[in-house]
Amino acid sequence: MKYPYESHIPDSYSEREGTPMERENILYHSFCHIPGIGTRTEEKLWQKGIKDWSELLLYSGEENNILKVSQRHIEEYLQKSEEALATNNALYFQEMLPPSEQYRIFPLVRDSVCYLDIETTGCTSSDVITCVCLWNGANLKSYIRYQNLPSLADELLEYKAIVTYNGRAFDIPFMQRELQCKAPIIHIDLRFIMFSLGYRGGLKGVEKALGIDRKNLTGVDGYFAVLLWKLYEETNQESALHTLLAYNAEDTINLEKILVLGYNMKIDKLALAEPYKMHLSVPLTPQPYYNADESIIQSIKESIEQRNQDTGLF
DNA sequence: ATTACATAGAAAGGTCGTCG
DNA sequence: CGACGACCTTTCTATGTAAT
Repeated sequence: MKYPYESHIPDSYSEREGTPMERENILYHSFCHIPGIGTRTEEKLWQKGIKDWSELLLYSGEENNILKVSQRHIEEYLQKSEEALATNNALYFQEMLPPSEQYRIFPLVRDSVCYLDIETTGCTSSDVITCVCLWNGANLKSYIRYQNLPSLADELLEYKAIVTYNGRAFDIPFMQRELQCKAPIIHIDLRFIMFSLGYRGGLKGVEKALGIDRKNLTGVDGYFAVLLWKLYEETNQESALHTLLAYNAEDTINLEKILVLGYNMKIDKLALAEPYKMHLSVPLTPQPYYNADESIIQSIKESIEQRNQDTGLF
């Protein structure tokens, strides 16, 4: 079995009758966004059977040796939380939650999220963006340098949130520098979620560990993307551009799958009672949007190998 | 090279229970 | 009551990592 959750049928929000939708949200069972409560205290509370905000408020009035903050304090922050949840204010929770727990806002923004990945000419600040891919779970769009790249800035504003891999440090600074992009402030960076689950080795390492197969694009990486763009600029071969776009699209589409798998794994690890740990459904893989050219991939692989030999490893 | 963040460990500050 | 350790959270530092 490739994906651990592929066969899992999730509880849908509508399956439970008579319960307001927000009560089904993991955030309603979260406490570590309250100042003075960290993930350890939250875990203890769950182990004690305190499983949601209303129960925490009651418990904070009782004699206890878990909470170090007053009931007044809990009440104040729970009131703010109730308001934020009722208005779908994901930003509030993003700011209050410790970074490694920010995946909990995903259900709040999933209806308007875009997965984003950029390719550039390199990693320094003098390098430029070559192409960007946006995937929203249903449609995919590529933005290409010298073509439609500038329109990205406006089109991004249609989304509540973005999802990236290491975007906080890489994609976003590039876009701000080059496109004066006002990206949505709600940003789920998968790198830290997957890191906290023990997944290392970058996006490719995560994909490999999760059994996500890249088929003919196996072995193609970010440096490869630099060379593909260079080849396209020098020769104007459409097939080189399309190979780059295929790689960029593959990365971007995989972000959604990784977020859902990561979300489910994080939820599984919580000390919260089982009925409140609701999984999300794993998205299906769409048909490929671009053709990757085998012969181009092969010849670039050979030239990389040649260069490695020339520079003499060891 | 650049950038932002995680982690770990240390130190500070708070609170609780326990003991004399 | 005060003193103490245990425990937690927060803050600070440094070191590491991942993106192309």
